[in-house]
Amino acid sequence: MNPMYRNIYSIIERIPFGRVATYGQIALAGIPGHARQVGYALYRTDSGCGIPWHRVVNAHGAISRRSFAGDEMVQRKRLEAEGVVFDHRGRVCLSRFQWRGFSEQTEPHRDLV
DNA sequence: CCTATGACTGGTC
DNA sequence: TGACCAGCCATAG
Repeated sequence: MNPMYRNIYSIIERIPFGRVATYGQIALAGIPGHARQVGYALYRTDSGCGIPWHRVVNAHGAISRRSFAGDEMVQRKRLEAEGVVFDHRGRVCLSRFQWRGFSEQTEPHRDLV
């Protein structure tokens, strides 16, 4: 596995249970400007690799389209199992669930719900 | 080496 | 709010 992928995966592994992060956010934390590579790196993984890939969503809070449509449901189910709520349009409420611990010292607590 | 491809993003309209 | 567009750049073939 090449260094860039490992870097991306290590960052994704820092996303805590019940929170999500966007591709661009992950890119900023490791390889600025490479949001697409984050998606590409995840594309090269499999669901059993131990990486919390399901906690990564796009900038709209939605689950991005991918080759096998069924995977989108798998991701949504995994997130819901962690307490993440989707709105009627199938998007995560980023203001509540987005992880911001990459850049901030203080870990924001999940308010209300 | 060159081209196509992508689980993306931010700005514009 | 949503659709469209143009950058983005490492991989794979």
